[in-house]
Amino acid sequence: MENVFDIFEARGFIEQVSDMEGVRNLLSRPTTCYIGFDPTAKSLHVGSLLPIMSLVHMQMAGHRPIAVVGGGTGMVGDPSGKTELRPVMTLEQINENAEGIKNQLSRFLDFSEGKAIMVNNADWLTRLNYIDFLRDIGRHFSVNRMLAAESYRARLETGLNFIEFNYMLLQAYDFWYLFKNYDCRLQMGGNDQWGNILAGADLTRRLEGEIIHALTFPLLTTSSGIKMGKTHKGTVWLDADLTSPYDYYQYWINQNDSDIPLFLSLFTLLPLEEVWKLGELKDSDIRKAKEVLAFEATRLCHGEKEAEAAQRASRQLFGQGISASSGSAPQYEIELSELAQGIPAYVLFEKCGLCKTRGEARRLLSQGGGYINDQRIDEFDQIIDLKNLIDNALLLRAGKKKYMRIISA
RNA sequence: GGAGAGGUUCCCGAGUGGCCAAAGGGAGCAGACUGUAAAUCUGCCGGCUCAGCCUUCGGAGGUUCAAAUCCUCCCCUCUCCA
Repeated sequence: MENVFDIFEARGFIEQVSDMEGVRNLLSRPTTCYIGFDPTAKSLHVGSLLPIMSLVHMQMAGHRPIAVVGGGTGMVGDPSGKTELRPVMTLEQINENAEGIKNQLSRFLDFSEGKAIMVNNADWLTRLNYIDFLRDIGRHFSVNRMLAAESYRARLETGLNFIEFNYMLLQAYDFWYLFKNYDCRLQMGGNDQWGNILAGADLTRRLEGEIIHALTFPLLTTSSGIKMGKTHKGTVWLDADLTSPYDYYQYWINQNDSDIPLFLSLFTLLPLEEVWKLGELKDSDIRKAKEVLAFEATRLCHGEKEAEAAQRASRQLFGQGISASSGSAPQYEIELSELAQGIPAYVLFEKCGLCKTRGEARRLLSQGGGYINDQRIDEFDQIIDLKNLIDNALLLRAGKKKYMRIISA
């Protein structure tokens, strides 16, 4: 079987590695690796997709991935790459989030028969005794070295308190703990985790005299320099209740041209030859590649059926046959009686969620960004009533891409 | 503990008694152009029952006809000293 390391390299997963040959060698036999996920929300989002995909590749290559939910570290808060102290979460929140994340990862990884493992670091971190920890673990850390770490640099300017400064020790302890208990010899993570991962490898070397490894992924930003996974609607979640499969599909199809080849390689499992072929497409043909990306990404996250439905809806809405009866555009139900009375357009836009406030709806419509059944709405307070219904439904559109199907009930 | 600096609308950052819903930039939204792309140009960008009204400038009080701007107390952050 091909070495996953080569797959990672070819597909663009690697930013830094502690020891190229060492890691390649390690991965030539079944091994155990881990990635930590912060329980900051009850769902993971697109920003965590790269690590998730790396675990998927690991598992396919016969390695054993460990997903660590940071229930313990979440109580401390990682300062890496952040400019400000993160709000402290309650234990309940963290546990609830950890549960959600667990479920989500199960969609990507097979946790049966120990083929992948999920653990919560709260299980061991919360049991630590302060004095013991200082004596056994703390002694191995050089503050001088920690201060030099890139991950603390930004915070040194704005301020860093002790609990955050400790984060590195805890994550290092995790790595050592997983090495001890699961023979885990590789930790992966975003490049902002580099320092934390190395700290764990270092600790393990001092404690056990064993060399274990670090591998980091590039921190993705879109070509326009914005963090992955954020849009006008906020975060793009992996949870279908938070971000519908349709919106998820649209998120991918709207990516910049220049990001498509890389994204195909990172976020789909298509063979590289196919990725390259799609990456060759130029100009408007790139849309084909975008469709593949969107479909594959949606399929991985939400399953084949949902992906097909999302694709169908997308094609319908953006293809020729736009009609109020079309497929799975987001829907909003309205009382027949309410509609019968007539409702000003801007009120309806706000009501159905297409706009956050009436003021926003008013603005949108005044600027000519609102459509009903594909006809531009000229007056923001144009009355919408039963006569606008086509087959008992009507289709609103905000701007070019956001649709809402209103059905009367 | 002492001495300074500072907390402004999503973010950065101006403003230091009325002309301030608050400059400028970024992000975001819309329109034009396109390919459901990028870049560019134009407009918008606190809320509402929208030519008017309401709520914002760390928090609570106070001075004033009038405060983001002045005073008092409190909370928080940074820098230097201990």
